[in-house]
Amino acid sequence: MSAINERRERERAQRHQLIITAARELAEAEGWEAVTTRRLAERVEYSQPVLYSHFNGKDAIVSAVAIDGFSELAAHLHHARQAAPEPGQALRAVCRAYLDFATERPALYQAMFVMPTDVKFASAETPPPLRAAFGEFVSCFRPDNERRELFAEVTWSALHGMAVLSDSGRIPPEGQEERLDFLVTMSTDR
Amino acid sequence: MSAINERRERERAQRHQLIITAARELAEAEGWEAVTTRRLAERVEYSQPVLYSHFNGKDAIVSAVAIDGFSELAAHLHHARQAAPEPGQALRAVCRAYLDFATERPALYQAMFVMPTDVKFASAETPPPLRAAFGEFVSCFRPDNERRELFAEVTWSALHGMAVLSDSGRIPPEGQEERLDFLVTMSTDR
DNA sequence: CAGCGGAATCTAGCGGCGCTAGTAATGATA
DNA sequence: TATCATTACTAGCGCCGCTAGATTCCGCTG
Repeated sequence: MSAINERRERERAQRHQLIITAARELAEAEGWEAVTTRRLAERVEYSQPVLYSHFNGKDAIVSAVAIDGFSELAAHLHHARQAAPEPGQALRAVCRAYLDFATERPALYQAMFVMPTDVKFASAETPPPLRAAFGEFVSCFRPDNERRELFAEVTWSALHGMAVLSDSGRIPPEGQEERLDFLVTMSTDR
Repeated sequence: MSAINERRERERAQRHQLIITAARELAEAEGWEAVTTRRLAERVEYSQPVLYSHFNGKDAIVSAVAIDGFSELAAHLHHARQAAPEPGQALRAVCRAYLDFATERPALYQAMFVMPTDVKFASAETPPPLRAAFGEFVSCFRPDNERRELFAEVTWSALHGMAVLSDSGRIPPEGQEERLDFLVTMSTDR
């Protein structure tokens, strides 16, 4: 491959990431309903069809944003778990970090966990960052616990429910702390 | 009011319900993305603008479908709780009924708990059927438990998380039974 | 019973959506 | 410099939610 083609490929990769970033920023600023292919194209200063030379369609762009988010979430949860004062507090720290993530980046969270997606969860082709994020939950339970994956699934489901119901105004946001407390207490002493 | 006007009002109310039912059937058959004002109008055999003489917009139609759903859910949960062999089994029965409802009518469930809505939750103007549905959860805990509303909120959140993550393919559906078991065990013995 | 007037309903169209066929510009090669 | 494949663009398709204005309907009055 010539140096010229390498440069082209580099530039193409940059533009690829530019589109993802622009989509995410637009969604975080005005919500996903404001992310149209026209507005996105204008924002990256290319014409609409360019988007389709990088992604199969709008859904693929959303998925790309989501995958970026998984890495961030995994790092966020990992940090929280490591920073926990003692092992018994790890679960509480990770759960709180999860809810913080969801409330501080609602649009990103939606792309990851609410919007229709082709991303494979709990399968062979699951993106590693997603596995890692789930692993942070699993690691909060003792290794000799043979049902820790199940524990992690239910804990995650509960947190997701809390996050999404609160974000859509279906449960009052001010109760989150108390609910979190209850959930963690319920899970830890067993 | 003349008899003629009464008849007109009656017919109008019938058409109102016809639109709601048609929207729900279409959504359950082909998903909400297939419910467009054009297709809906064709289905009820009226022109598009008629929809707007009954509802402020498409969102209002979705909300109307959701409110119908709340009544059904409340009845479903109430029946499950009453049919439980003993009080200790009430929570398990209600939780299972909730998950059944979500999996058997996914489109209706989405209108109620996922799609953007103007319906007021946990407020003064909350629709009575919605209050009743939530009350079924609360009633599963002992009356002297002063935190039973909190218990109910967290249980509901967890169930919602499980339902929605499973429906969108983010957790494997075949694990639901085991997860339900774990959740209920976790909640009941306290 | 004729025909008026307001209400109910429809036709037609606006701007915007995701997406794509076909054209024009670009730039490396011969 | 001429060629030609690649790249990016303009223009447009069929659909969306929604609405202005024309049209039809129908109970009421003279």
